[in-house]
Amino acid sequence: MLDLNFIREQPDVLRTALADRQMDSDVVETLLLLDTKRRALLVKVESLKAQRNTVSKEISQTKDADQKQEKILAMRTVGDEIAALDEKTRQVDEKLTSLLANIPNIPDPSTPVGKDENENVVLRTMGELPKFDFTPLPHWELGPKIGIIDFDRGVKLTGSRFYILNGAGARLQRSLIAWMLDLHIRQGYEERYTPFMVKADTLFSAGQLPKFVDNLYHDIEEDLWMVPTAEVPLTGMYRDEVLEESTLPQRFTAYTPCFRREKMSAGRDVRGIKRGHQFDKVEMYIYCRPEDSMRELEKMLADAEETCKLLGLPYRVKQLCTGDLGFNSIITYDIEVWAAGCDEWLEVSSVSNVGDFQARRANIKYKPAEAGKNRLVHTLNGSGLGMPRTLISVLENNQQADGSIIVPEVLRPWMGGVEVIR
RNA sequence: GGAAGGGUGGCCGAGUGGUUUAAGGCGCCUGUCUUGAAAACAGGUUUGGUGAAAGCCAACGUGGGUUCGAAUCCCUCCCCUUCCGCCA
Repeated sequence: MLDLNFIREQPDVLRTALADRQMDSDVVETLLLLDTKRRALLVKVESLKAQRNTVSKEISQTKDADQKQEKILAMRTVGDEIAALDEKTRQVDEKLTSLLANIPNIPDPSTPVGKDENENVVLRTMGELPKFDFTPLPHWELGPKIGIIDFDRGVKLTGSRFYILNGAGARLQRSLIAWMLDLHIRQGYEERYTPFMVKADTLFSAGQLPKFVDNLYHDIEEDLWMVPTAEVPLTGMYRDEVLEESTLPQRFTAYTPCFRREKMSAGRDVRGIKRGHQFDKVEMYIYCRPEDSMRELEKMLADAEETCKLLGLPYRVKQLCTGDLGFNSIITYDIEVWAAGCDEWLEVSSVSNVGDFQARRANIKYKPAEAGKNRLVHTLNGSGLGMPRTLISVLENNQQADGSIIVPEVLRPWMGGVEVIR
């Protein structure tokens, strides 16, 4: 959420931001109008309340019964006025808040302006693409061939976009998760195991609600929501808290499954395990001071890149343009790994600085070491990495002519020493 | 799922309709004193909104209600503790 004071003082910055994001900026006018209206109402109702408080005190001290009655009657009228104005203010407030809740963050000046994903900028490409003396299979052929992916029974259990990993396939994914968590711990993150179901408030804090309600699974009976990413509980964790400056930055890593309805992506990536309604992810998350967030962003990106490097996966880093930038984000880097069988680059990580956007929604502040007002923290999130796609890349890039798969060296301790999956 | 008790400032804790604009204590900050520290004493010590400012308004788990006036009375929901039941 953006600061209303900021919008009031610099509406043009927001107008430009919305235009850069290929969005309509008319909403700014409505916002400013409602803001003016709200403040006028507040001035009026608060002076009435002040009057009521004063007279109420007088009433308690008035001995004369007639005078007392007179004042009570007068305040009854004032009370009605207050109730009416309070209701009006509440309505304006509600409109204002719901508009504000749907306004995206302002892109950082370093984010390139662009219309859509085609104008994202490739910053660097790292590693050699693997060479084969046979045609490498895509994982949806390779997996069933050696019996580690079972699409048919996944569909039988739940429906389309669900699958079962068998034996070494399941173990390989679990190894990836365990290895990544341990790697991030070495990189300075602390592990968290969080709930996979959260309240609506928690999703609002992370910027998922109200805008992305269509992408979420919701248990109506208990009013609990399945997390679409660990970023959600990792943001909500500190909701309404004030942190000590000396404890910042705080860096966390967490494994969670992620649940997404993918309604907006119906028909995309339907082959294989690239886009499921349920997938596993290891997440990185940082709370820091505003002045440190860009430096932390570079660290997080480097940590995600190291994950690819150690697995031996060729990857490239893209900076998202304004037209493709996520709702919460001011600057985002995507990491894509090469998948030799699919013959394409797969997004496995998205590393973002969201500034104080989530902190304002979640009300997360820190107390400056030097005296002064509490300030909003900055938060950053990044995948480190997203699971099925990392698994795809490992499987496809390391396949041999007979379909067997060479296990990356770093994973072997978690694979019980297995070097080749057959 | 059932029963009982509870939820007040950074923490402990008083408060059952009007000098409570939340007592008192602890902690913390500043000052005095001191070579320094401790102790003592004095002052300060939540957040948000609004206003040029003085100030004003709001918040005692949540949301409603009653009243001239609610931490206090009524209703709703949430959470915590203890006991019972069930359970990986």
